[in-house]
Amino acid sequence: MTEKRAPTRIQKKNRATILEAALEVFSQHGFRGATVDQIANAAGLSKPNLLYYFPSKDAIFTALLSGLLDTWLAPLQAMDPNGDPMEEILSYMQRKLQMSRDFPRESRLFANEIVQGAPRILDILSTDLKDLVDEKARVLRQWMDQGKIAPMHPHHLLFSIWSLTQHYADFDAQVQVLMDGEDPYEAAPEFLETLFRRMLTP
Amino acid sequence: MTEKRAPTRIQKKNRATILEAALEVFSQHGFRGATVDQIANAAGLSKPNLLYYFPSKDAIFTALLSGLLDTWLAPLQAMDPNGDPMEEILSYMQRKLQMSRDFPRESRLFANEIVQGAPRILDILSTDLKDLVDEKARVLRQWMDQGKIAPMHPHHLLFSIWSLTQHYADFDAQVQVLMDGEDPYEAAPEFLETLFRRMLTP
DNA sequence: CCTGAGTTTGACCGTTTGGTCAAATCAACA
DNA sequence: TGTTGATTTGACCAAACGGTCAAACTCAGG
Repeated sequence: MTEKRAPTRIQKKNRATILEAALEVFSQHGFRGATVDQIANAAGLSKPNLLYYFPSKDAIFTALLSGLLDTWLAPLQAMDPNGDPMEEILSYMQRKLQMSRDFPRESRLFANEIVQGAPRILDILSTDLKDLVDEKARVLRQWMDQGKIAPMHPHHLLFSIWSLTQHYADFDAQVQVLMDGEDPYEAAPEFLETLFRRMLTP
Repeated sequence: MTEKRAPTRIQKKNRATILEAALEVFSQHGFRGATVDQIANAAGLSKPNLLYYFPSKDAIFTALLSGLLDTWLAPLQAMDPNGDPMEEILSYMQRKLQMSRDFPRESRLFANEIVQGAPRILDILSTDLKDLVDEKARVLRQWMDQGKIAPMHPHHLLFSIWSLTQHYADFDAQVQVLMDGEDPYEAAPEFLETLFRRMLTP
């Protein structure tokens, strides 16, 4: 029997602080580009102290990812097969857009990893995400067969939602420069609403 | 006067080999994640030999980027203000899609850098790219004012073209997993053609 | 106040990294 | 063929890296 001690008050606080710092650093520099010292500094801890709470850099990254996965997949999970097709898709898209606005670091964390071939999360993608996507792709196909939305490749439809919304978080540096600092999220909701409404109308 | 010697046959060949290897490695791991040794190996050279042709890792990266910039911006450059608006935008989009298919490493190279805040290319983005984008945004706005295409935010229109096309290259790892290895470029051209035609029709 | 578990740290280790250098080798041309 | 500049390399260096460890410190419960 492996002994599991209940986490103390300090453990709870420090683990949370470390994961917050890790999100900040990993999302900005990627796994390889981030250093344990950077994370420790961002968390206000010494390196050995940080490694007292997580055994390795890998462990921090893994803990961070698995803690984020549910939150990250929640919007797609929430797409209701029994709801109104057009409204379900549009509100899924708007939720994704809001996540780009409110959680850009989480978006960049995944972006960084996937652009580099997803070496550390390929198994998660090909199990959890794949199952969810296949399930929702079937729902989309049904809606198309019923003539509720225009027929198209379901996977490409999902990709288009992801790319259009996450672009504002993942490529924020470029967006900021090209828009003279104007807030992209001012026009984006209406722009994407119109785009998808036109795209999905049968 | 700084003496500039004409590059020898060997210099030409090795510089090209190194830049090709650098593209392979940088696009896969990002600047920080790539090592000089990796690039040297990929180029079939020893590390000191590689550093005989480029003074530093930074110099390789810079040379690679500046050599790629023109190619990368060419499709947008080619969008003709005097052409038919709908066809110009659609063929620009298709060219971008083909570049994702044919030059995914170049796409990921830029993606990696921008996701991490574009620390090494922010000046290029805010000068060369910004000027080009502003110019083409004016063209798009004219077309909208003339009623040739539906009115919308020009910058967001450009972002949508970029994100939708580059997604297939930048997030290829994810796309491959979710499509069971089915070639995404089979359906993508028609999918995006339809999408943008609906989106742009006045 | 005492005690023991929980927490923190400075010093340290082996490896990897970007980069240097003198010496060796090669290639071209007179 | 000899000579000179171009090319290549093994050995090396300092800094940065992920991680370890024993010792010191802190804190809650008795």
